[in-house]
Amino acid sequence: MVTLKNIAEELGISITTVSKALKEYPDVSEKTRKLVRETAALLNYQPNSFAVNLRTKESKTIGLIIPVVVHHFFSSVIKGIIAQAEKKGYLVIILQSNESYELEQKQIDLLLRKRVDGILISLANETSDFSHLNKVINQQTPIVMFDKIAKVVKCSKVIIDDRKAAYTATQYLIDIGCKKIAHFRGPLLPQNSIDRFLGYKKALLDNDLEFDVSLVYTCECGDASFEEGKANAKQLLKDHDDVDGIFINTDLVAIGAMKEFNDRGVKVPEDINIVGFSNWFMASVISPSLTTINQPGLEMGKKAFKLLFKEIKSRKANKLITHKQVVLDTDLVVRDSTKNK
Amino acid sequence: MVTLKNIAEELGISITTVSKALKEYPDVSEKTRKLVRETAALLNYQPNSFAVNLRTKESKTIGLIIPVVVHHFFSSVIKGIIAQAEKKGYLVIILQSNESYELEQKQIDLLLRKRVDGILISLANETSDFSHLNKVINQQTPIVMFDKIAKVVKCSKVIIDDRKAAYTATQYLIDIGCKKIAHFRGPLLPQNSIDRFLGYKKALLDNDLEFDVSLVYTCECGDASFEEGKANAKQLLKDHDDVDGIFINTDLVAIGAMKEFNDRGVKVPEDINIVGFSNWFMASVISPSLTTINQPGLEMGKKAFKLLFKEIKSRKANKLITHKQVVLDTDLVVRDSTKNK
DNA sequence: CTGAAAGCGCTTACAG
DNA sequence: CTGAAAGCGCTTACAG
Repeated sequence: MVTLKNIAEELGISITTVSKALKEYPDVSEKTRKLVRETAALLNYQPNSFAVNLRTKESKTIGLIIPVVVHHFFSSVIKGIIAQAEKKGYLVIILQSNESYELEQKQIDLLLRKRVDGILISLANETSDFSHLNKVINQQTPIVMFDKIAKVVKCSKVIIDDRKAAYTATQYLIDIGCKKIAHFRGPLLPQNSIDRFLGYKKALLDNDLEFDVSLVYTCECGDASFEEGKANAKQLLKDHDDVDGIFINTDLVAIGAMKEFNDRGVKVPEDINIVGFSNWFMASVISPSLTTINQPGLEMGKKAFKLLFKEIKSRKANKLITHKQVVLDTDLVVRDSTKNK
Repeated sequence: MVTLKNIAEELGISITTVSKALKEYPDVSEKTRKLVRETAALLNYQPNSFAVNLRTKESKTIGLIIPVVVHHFFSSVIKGIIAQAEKKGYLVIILQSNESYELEQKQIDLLLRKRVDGILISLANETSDFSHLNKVINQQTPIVMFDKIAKVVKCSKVIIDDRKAAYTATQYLIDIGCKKIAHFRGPLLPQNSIDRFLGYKKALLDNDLEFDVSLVYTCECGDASFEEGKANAKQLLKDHDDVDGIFINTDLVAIGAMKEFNDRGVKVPEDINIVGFSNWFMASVISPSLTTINQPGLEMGKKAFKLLFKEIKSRKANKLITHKQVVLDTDLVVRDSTKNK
């Protein structure tokens, strides 16, 4: 591998001058600069990033911890993050927490030991203790949370207004004439499951509809799956066969539920109206296509990186870091799984 | 940040001894070793990875270049790679080529400049020149290709037998009674599009069915999309309304085609039998569910990392690197988009 | 405009 | 068993 030393020896000048010439320092003569550049190109010189990292104490690399990779929404976020990072000359190390708190902790430690310039994270469903995140903050590594966040942790966040979106979805079911609306919520812990549930509840109450806890189905298994949708739908038919609308926490679960209804001769939307959440690509291609809340994954990824980038810059300049919370817009996409009565 | 120097000063011993004690060198007294370890723990010492990288000339980081992230098969591969890498203490930098040759080249350079320990890559559809890959090989950085490979490049590869899988799919259509079978192939360049096409053709010929070029629809747009499936299906109905079976290069395209047929009152499987390729999750939940070839993404990712890991080890030990080509098994998953006549 | 020197924080061959 | 020293390949404050 070619080093500065090689170029210096080749030209009979000092390493210092070579370094300065390549970095466009003003105090190098045009002649020397040109000579150095030509020689560097000739020898195909590439700066040793390990040495640069050690000197500059930065690696132009960030870490990303995400609960699941094979997932329409999250993979869209990943795409947004790496696209934006590349623009700014940053690389992204990706880690999957598998919705496990233990793994998430280990991965945070791993990234800190790697001395990444910053961390982006969406929390595992299991995570209810945040000391690992506070550790990151205490040692001044910039961190931005997105989608699945912890409200009490003091850092920048990019989210959607889950409560409002859920309210919109539920209100829509009411507007088209549903009288008894169930809710399949996600696992207990994550903030967005809670918020979506609260939005659902509030819409009912604001419309003088009874809120009945037995109409709320919680995900026992910890992850929102197709199977869970089927199981919940089956149980719902047993418990309440007069339900005429369901607001479901995630498209995948909604698709499972629709499958179960279809298998049992329950018609969507004629017998039951269904609204999902996230607008997975799949939602537009199944039959009936799924009415859902569009959640802007790509945009969320881009925004999260932008915030992180600003904090990295601020920290480098020893400026005060101010935390921001960005709320992205969602919208209701009406398709064929719902129908005005 | 705590350094070896801090620990040494704290204990009044040399940096050398501290380093050796922490690295379990045998020539350090048990007493010193213990003392050093305790102090390191107390001060929460973390080795500076930048310095370690510079000294050891390795970063325990690999690069991954993938055409698309938001994609069921590729995201499964990513999951397999990062899971396996984590087990061996490696981190993964992920880059998306967007099916662009130009980007792919830049990203290879980026990774080489970063001095990653190895590279995993699945080629962009556009890529037909391989000098960037040979550059990697020439400078002795281990590289393993998976799924979308270049046969002529000398390195390890993990693939499926696309030709055989396509043959199986086509033979199955013939077996259930199809007389006129079309093929929606992918873009022109990638090896697996070519191989799937060849498998289709061979199955026809082996069964004494006529091979008709006009029954093969090529993807003009460069990426295999839902829209492409719709467009091809539309064109097919115009050109050949007597086709009774289609073997389609990718599930997503197949789903687009099914949508178009459904919209136009053409029944699947009654009027046309359809076999897809890849076994996206979506294939199992749409109606009718899609008969397809299962392509083991997770396993492919794991295997690709394992091969790369071996080469990294070999290279470090200055051993000869032998390239391997691993062919993973595929199987036909029969669902409701096909039916025995 | 040029360069000697210090230093980033490690690892390791070598001397004692 | 311990430690001084060299060196990985850069960057940059400082002297001339």
